[in-house]
Order: sequence, then C-alpha cells, then structure tokens
Amino acid sequence: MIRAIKGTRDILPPASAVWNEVEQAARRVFGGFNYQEIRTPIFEETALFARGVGEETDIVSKEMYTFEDRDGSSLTLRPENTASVIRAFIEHRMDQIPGLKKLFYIGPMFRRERPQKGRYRQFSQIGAEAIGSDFPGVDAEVIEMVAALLDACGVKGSRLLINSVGDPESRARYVAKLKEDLAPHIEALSPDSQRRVTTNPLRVLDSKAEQDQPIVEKLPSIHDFLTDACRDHFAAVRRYLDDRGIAYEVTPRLVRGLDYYTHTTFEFLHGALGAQNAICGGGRYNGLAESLGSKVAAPGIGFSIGEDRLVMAVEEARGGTAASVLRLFIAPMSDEAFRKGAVLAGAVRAAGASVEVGPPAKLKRLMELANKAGAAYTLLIGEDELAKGSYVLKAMASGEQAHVSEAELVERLRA
RNA sequence: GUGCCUAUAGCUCAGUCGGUAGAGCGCCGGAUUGUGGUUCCGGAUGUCACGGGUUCAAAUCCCGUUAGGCACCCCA
Repeated sequence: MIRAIKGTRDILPPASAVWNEVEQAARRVFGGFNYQEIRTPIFEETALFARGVGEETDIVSKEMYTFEDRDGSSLTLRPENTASVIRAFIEHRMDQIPGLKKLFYIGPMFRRERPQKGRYRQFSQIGAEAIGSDFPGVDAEVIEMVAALLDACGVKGSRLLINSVGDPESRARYVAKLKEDLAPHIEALSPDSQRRVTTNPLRVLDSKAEQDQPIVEKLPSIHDFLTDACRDHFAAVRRYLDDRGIAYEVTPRLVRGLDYYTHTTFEFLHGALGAQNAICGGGRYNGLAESLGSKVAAPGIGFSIGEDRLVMAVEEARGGTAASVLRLFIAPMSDEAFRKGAVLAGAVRAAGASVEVGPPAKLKRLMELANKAGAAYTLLIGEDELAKGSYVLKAMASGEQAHVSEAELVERLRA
C-alpha cells in the first residue's frame, strides 16, 4: 500500500472545515488591517534561503528539501516564506509603490525534521510582512494583528513573549561577551550547550538542561548591550502595546533561530500543543532586503503562525468537531421524482442553502440516507407529490411534516 | 541525527500460563410495501505490520526490518 510520506498528512473532513474557518478568519482579520495577499512559488533557488535565513541555521544546514534541476541548478522547497516575500519585493521593485507594503500569505512549507506532535515535514504557515518602515508602531500593530486573529479563532490562554535582540552590532558584542563568560564553564555545560557555545551562543540562554541553569542565570542580559536607539525602539513598542491593552512578558532570553532578526522579536505560546508550544514566531528584519541584494533599504517586520498548531488550539478550544451544514436532503421515490428533485434542488441552492439529492429508492432507504447525511430537512417526492405539485417537507429533529409548494420550499430554506 | 513507546476488523481496543481471533462503535440485511434516529434479530469483515528463529503448537517468547507516536535537538 502506498502511504503518505513521513511527516505529511491528509486533512480529511470534518477537520478540513476547521482549516477553512481559520484561513477565512485570517483573511478577514488581516484585511481589516489593510493587508493584501501575496502568493510566491513553493520552490526557489537554494541560494535565496542560504543567504536569507542563514547558512549556519539548522534550517539551512540540515533541514531543507534541496534537489538538482535538470539544468544543474539547485532548487529548494521553501522552509519558510519571508525570504521569498522579500525576493518578490525586490524583484518587482515594490519599494516604488508608495507607502508601507503590507502583505500576508497562507501556504505549505517544508522542513526535513523528525516529525512529532505539532511538527510535520510539510506544514502550513499563515504569515504577514510589513515592509518599508522601522517605526515601532508597526511592530505593535503586527503583534496586535496576531492577537486579533487568535481572538477571532476563539483561542484563549495564549502568552505573548517579546524581546529585543538589538541591531547586528549590539548583538555581536553580546555574543562575544557570552562566549567569554561561558568559556570557563564549558566543562560543566550539557553536551548540547557545549556545542552551542561555538555554533550559536544565544541558544544556551534557553537551554532546558538542568545542569545549565546555574550558569545561565549568571549570564548578562542582552538588554545591557543595546544601544540607546535600540532601547528607545523597544520601549516604544512596549508603550504602543500597552496602549492597545495587549499583555506581554518581556523575555530577555527569547532568541529566535533565524539570522535575520533585529530589534523586536516575539512569540505566542499556547498550552495543550505538546512540546512544540509556539503557535507564532516573528520579529523585525531591517537588514534582510539588503542582504538579498536590494539597493534600497527596506526595513520590515513579520510573523508566521503555525497553522497546524493553530488548528490544534482551535479544536482544543471547541472540544469537538463542527456539526453538519446540510440543510436539505431530497428523497425521490422514482426516476421521475428524481428529475423533479434535481430541479427543486437548484432553486433551493440559489437561495443559499446546501442540498443533497438522493438516488431514486424506497422511502425507508432514503430516510436512512437523509439521517446519515445529517440533513436538517428532508423533502419527500412520490407519486402524490408529483401529481399535486406539493411536497412533504420534514424537519428531521422534531419529525414535524408540512406540505409545501416549490415557492414555499425555497422561502423556508432560504439561508 | 539520538532516545523511549507502540503495531490485532473501517475506528477504539481486549486477547490470561504459548493451544490457532474477540468486544464496542461503524457497515450490510430484516422486524417495517410511503417515514430516519431509539429498540430487537441476523450478517460480513483480519497476511494478528513484514521477515526469520524457538516450539508438537506463536497474535503471545526471541532476533531483525518497516511504519507510526512522543520526547531531545531545532523550530511554526
């Protein structure tokens, strides 16, 4: 038997309805913030991600689906979408369009990791990018938009973590200091953290290893290394969040895995997602466009929501799946009745209701089908009904029946 | 890449000391010739993941493989 590839999965009904609701909510909420959709290809030149995300990141160094095209060029299934959006921004000279460019996307991403709860090799992200401003008010609005979407989806109890990782110079000084402070304790660190000291010292900060905690606690905060400008930016973001009544936790140890982040970084956490509890991650990336070859500065900020995880949180919040949406099942007792039923179905659908027309069959069988389909109403069409042009409409929950004409039928089922 | 757990009907699972396959739900038919759900009666399901070993005998014990899950790493 051929099965879905490891780390991929089929989204079947009724779960697929939840995905649609989440995506519709995103389009509605983002539209309210004046964001417009961008659709970029799901594969790109490998160099885009290597340069954009960072050669040394785990994503690029070991998680990408990279393959050689027939002409020998190296292509990669996108592991994230920010680099692609910035590429499109540069390619189409969107800097020439007046104002702040506010773009959102919904689509699949690919990373070759070991699957676990909330993590898949093909997963979907809902994200947005605001490009063309380094005004901290944009940072706050972007974060507000995520909070608004979670709210629209009925997801309660998420936590917002924010931090500033400063500009590249501040961060370089901080990383150097971390290496210096960690060097004497290298033997006492966990094996993972020993490796991090050389690969990515910032990662030591959020180590889960018990033995690392005494050492981590004594490390300086990145906030001590921020320039005045960085500090001002971060203070402004917090002030603008306060204005909006958005609760947050300043977390100096919050570091993000992608190289391009500057200044603001943030994360939304949610319980009941398993160990992978981050439902959204984001941050500012003022230098990304230039590192991808833009001749003009294009400071931006964005986020991506793990749609798989958001759907999990929504399902958890509801505690169940949605009920059937079928309004009417038409039960024809003959071929002639079936032909009439199909015509009636068209009229009811035009009024906005969902209709299923059963095959010609015995009434008992049709009633069983109507019940299994979860129909709110069933319309009986037999010899008598055809002769009179008056049909039996039965409300399935109460069992009540009434004789209705075509016009009455349409009116009673109008959505 | 590393560790732990799991694999029996469409689904959720039971299967004792090794003795040759079970339940609930679902599905199909009937009780009911134009009335579903509830109830009652009847029925169909299976390479016990795959391969090997031990044994008179393996779903059960042992080894290997594959697949899945969870956790680490990392991240959404």
